[in-house]
Amino acid sequence: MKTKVLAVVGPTASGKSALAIELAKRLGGEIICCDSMQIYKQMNIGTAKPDESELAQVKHHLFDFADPFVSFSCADYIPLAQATVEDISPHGKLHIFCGGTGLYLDRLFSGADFASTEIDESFRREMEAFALEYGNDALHQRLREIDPKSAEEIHPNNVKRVIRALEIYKTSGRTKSELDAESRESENPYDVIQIGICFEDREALYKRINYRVDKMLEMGLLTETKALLDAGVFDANSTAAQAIGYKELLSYFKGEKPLEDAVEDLKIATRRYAKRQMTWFKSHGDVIWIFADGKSVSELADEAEGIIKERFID
RNA sequence: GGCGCCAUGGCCAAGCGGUAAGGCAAAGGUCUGCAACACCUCUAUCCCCGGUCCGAUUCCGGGUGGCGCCU
Repeated sequence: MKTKVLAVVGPTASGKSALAIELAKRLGGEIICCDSMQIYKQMNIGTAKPDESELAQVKHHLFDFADPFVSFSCADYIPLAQATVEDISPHGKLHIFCGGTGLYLDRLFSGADFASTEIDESFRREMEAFALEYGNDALHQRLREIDPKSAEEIHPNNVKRVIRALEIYKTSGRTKSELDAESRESENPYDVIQIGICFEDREALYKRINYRVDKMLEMGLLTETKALLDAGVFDANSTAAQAIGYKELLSYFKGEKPLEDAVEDLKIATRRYAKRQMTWFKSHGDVIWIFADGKSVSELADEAEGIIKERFID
């Protein structure tokens, strides 16, 4: 009998957190973060992390624990998430994953552990320099020689992923395609239902995004960004430094742009992110979509609860 | 009122006689190892009218609009 796991997915600012909390209250569940940025400490406003009162209503896991200076990846997330599910199980609670990082969920539900491979920063720098000097195709050719299958799947211009594939081979002695093939053999350890929030009217989502960014600014996003900047988070080549919400504001702090323009950049980056998420969730996993246009959280929860009770729990 | 400059896709912008670079945004997409990352695809007949020319976005004249300066 597999552990039952519910995942609330969807684009950023679609209202996942609110829905997850409402469902957790109704169904007796606990929330597990599957968001690559909300895991970090000191990044509260910009990542739209649940606030004090929300955290008080329902038990939340894997939020706000990682050091922004430390690189954190999907491979780090999987064992933590698995352990968290184990940890909750004895309480008989429903596990509710909530977050927008589709890759994390995808990997978690694929059931395979990552073979441990090292991160080799100097190798990355070396390969970047190689690509710069001899061209993307030359670098891609190197991958083609050791792992033609991965080379086939990764576009030559996608230097970052070409390097990662090379790095996997260098640090583990196995090719990425070999490891991928192995992991494909394992099955999902959980009994999963995924509920996705979407909008019939794209503009409605974009309005929510714009509104939320303005709200973040009111809540002190600039102060939070400045603190991270002063602490040197953005100097590090860390995952946290990639978070939307901060890096777009850097040009303002450097005096390169008026605040107004930096904020517009932030809104655009968020909208583009939402679009990518929709593309991802459309083609990964069996998501049951519910439309949120004009609905309140409780109306949305009614709908989601109905689906869950009908198809998932007895 | 006079003089000068400018007028290219939603925005920025190159071209300056042979039928429109590039960037951004938008849209669509890829992604099993940094994923709020990275990458791919993709969008115009050049303000209007007339003239010169085999041929004008490119030259000439006029108009309209904008910017600057002068009285």
